[in-house]
Amino acid sequence: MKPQTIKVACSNCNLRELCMPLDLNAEELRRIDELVTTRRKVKRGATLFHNGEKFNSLYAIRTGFFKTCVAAEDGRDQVTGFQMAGEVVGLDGIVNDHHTCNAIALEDAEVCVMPFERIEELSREVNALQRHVHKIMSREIVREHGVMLLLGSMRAEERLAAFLLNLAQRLHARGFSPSELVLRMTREEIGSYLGLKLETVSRTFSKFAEDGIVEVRQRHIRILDAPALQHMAHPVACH
Amino acid sequence: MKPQTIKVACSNCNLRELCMPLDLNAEELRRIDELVTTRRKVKRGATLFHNGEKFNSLYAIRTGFFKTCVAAEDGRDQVTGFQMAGEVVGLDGIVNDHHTCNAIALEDAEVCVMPFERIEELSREVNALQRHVHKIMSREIVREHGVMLLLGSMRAEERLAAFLLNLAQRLHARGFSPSELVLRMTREEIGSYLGLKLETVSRTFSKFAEDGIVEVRQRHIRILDAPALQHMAHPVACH
DNA sequence: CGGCCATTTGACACTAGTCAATGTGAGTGG
DNA sequence: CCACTCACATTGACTAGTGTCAAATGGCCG
Repeated sequence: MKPQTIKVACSNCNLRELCMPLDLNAEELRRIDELVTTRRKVKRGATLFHNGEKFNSLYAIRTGFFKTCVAAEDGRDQVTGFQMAGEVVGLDGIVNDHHTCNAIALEDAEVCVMPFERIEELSREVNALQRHVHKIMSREIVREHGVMLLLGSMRAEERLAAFLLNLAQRLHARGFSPSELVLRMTREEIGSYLGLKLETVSRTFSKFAEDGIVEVRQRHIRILDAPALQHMAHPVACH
Repeated sequence: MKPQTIKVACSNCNLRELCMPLDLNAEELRRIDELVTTRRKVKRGATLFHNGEKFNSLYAIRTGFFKTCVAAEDGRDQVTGFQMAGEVVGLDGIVNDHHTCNAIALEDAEVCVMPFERIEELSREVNALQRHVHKIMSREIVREHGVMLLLGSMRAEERLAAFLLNLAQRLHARGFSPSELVLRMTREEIGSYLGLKLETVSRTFSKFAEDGIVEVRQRHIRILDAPALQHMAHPVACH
């Protein structure tokens, strides 16, 4: 067992290909290592940052699972995303120097803290980092376009199918089974993300199970018929 | 009348405070002027860029009005935003070097073409520009969070009220009346943006009119009771 | 002036929401 | 180790809000 004192650096982090640019030379790699000033553990249920908090850093998720949510004045809130290892949260804070959403750990988690000042400084000198930062933000914009499409024009079954496929695909990219997953969030949180009530989420799961498309045991999901799920998510794909 | 040959530069563009950073010295201003290589006119109904097209530039809108929309495989499409003078479109293209949505002019328009390579180059040297680019992208992310809240948890009346208030506020910031506006988009486009069918949009307009909250004459809208609209958009604000 | 597209309005259908009761597991403390 | 508790999940019955389909109206452009 490795001694605890080894500082895990980006340069030898096994998530590097997920959260950092790939085409770096040795010198650039060394400098990237300086991006992460500290790491921070976040207990399940605790907030990484919250609405109104001063923005200082972006956070790269090392382990664990987060949700981000925005709140309306009247108390309703909307989950805007679920984030897992290798993904970056905190981008919402840049524009007004204050965060506009809450990031809450859905399981014990650890994040790399990257002061934004330092990111900007370094990305002036390392072109690959500059490009990378731009891509991360653009990717988030494109992801949100997809969510808007989902919320604006899909029905409950389609939404849940798309959600499961997306989750499975991201987990698969991280080395997990492409067909078996454990949900880290409640039905209510899924519903909030998908613009549905928790009862509807539950019913839709049950329907998928009846149809033999997925197996549902609480939060343990096994995708039995991925093509059928695909088809649910994009219903009228045939012409 | 000024001669046509005068090249309008960012440095003396009346939209500067909308689309460019403010705190620039003379030298930086001169360099920013080099960002815009050309201007491009887009006729009403024409596309500025479309899904799948190679990404090269961001576009700052000088005049006119655009919609951006993403398309699902099955033909459905979702309007992801309406953009007006001083706003920037094209950010979706950065992540994959190809655009993932269509930008279509809703009235004759003119845009400033800003090659992204040049933006990146210059923002390495002009800190204010770097910061500005980051803010523009972050602002778009935050805007989309708001749309997700709207699509995920608001009812038809609330959505339309929020939409009208947002449009009015943006137009007001551009020197137009805060209470009188001309919609540049159809009911169907509004519906697509708000996740509603065009009939629902129409009915909701009619209801607002009956209630004396707005006056609706085709696409001419006059807001008669802004507080009431505010209240519609944030229904349970009282405790 | 005519044709066309956008809009409005009505009647009805259906999806998802609401409210309520019941079931299930994970974790806790006796 | 077991019973208890609590949060989460499931299911049913009913309802409200939008969608769907269809018809009529109104403006605008050629």
